[in-house]
Amino acid sequence: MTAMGQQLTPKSEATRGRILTAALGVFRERGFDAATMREIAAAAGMSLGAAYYYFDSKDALVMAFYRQAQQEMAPSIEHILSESTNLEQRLRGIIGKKFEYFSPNQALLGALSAHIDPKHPLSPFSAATASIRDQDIAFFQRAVTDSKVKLPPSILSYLPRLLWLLQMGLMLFWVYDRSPNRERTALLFDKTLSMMLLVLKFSGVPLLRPLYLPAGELLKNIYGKA
Amino acid sequence: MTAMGQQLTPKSEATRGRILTAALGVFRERGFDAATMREIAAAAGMSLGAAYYYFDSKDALVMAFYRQAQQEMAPSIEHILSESTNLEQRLRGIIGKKFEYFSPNQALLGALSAHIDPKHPLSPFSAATASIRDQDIAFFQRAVTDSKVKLPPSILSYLPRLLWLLQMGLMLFWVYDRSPNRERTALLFDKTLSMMLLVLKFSGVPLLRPLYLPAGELLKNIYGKA
DNA sequence: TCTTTGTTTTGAACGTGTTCAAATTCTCAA
DNA sequence: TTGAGAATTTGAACACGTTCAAAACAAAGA
Repeated sequence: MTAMGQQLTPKSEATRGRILTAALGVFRERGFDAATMREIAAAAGMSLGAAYYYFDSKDALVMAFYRQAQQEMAPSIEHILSESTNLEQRLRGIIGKKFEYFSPNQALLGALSAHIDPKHPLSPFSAATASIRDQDIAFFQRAVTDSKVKLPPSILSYLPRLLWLLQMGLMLFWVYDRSPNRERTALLFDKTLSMMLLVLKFSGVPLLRPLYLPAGELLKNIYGKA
Repeated sequence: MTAMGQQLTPKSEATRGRILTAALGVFRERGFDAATMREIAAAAGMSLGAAYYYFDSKDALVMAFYRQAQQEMAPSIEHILSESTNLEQRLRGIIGKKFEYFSPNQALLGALSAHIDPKHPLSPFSAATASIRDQDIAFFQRAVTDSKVKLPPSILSYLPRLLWLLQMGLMLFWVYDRSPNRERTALLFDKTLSMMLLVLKFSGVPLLRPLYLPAGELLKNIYGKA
């Protein structure tokens, strides 16, 4: 009757933590797919069923990791936001932090990025990940708000979501980047960000009006009115 | 020892076709995930093992469908290319054709689009789908070649691949579009294409030089020198 | 202490995709 | 026609994620 069904007593919370830790270890060593629930349960020193008492599914373990990651990174991101109001520095800081944090857990992030289907729980676009996603977008919202970006209002309101999308694209590239020291991701990160900021600068140029007017409509179509 | 291990005799080819047809039927009725190999084998009037004699895996059935789709659409696309040298008309024709063809098979295309991991066979970016992908990109190559697009050479060589990417994005949106009559996809299709062509028009403007120079480098980084 | 009620733990069982050795059917040269 | 070799077909078996009824344990009121 558990798996987040009621209050966590200290003891049950500890057991839950034990399983999660064991799972992350097994995932790191053998990858998400190769790791079996029986293996994880054994590593945590308990039976298969017990693991399922605390986590509804194998995917739920990854979700727990994702949630934990979000929690643990929050203070660092707060700090980055407080250090500068410059949009570029903020974005480089926030996204760089993600890379740093997830570095030892590439395999796990792979499991999260493998699915694009919004109906799959582990998809970054799923309902199951919505709260994490919203929280993350809120950081980009704040990164934008009190920085001095000029942008047509029809686009400005979507900027945080677009930045989040850019971040996800970069992390996707990063997950599958096999270049030495992941230098290709570093280059991609650097160049896309500069280009993006350049585009924002250009957004006032009247010549480009016929471009960002339909862009606004496009975004409204994809994301809805808000 | 089969599943494409040697020559197909007419009989074995027929059996293979029978299984594929049965599979597509079951997929359409129950969706890819809910459909079981036992069900498919039964629908084809044979045992489980026989199905695996002709298809290495459940995924292989989707691959076969994908390959067949590519084959069956080729003449139509040839025809579209021969009808006009106008890039916009060609692109609308080609991509529109895809939508038309896949319309009754949304579930199957969903199985193809669900994975982004290039290591997953069914990913549009996997090695397993490479030949289909290349063939498809070749169509965009031809759509571009003898149309009068002016573009910096550092970007032009990547244009077919970018157009293919745009197509995949549109199809992804389409697969998960639940709006009545998929009108949101229609709108997205229309607007992104016009905007894209507008961007191509603008690419000669000197003001935008600082934008498409790094863009070229970016593409080289992502795709390699060629 | 004993009983009752709720929580945690167990391992067997299910349905899945996939593999495989064995049984069957087919082909075609002698 | 026959028999050896190959192609096809079969269904049992495997490992997996997941479910579940029952067993073990804990808490706490009588």
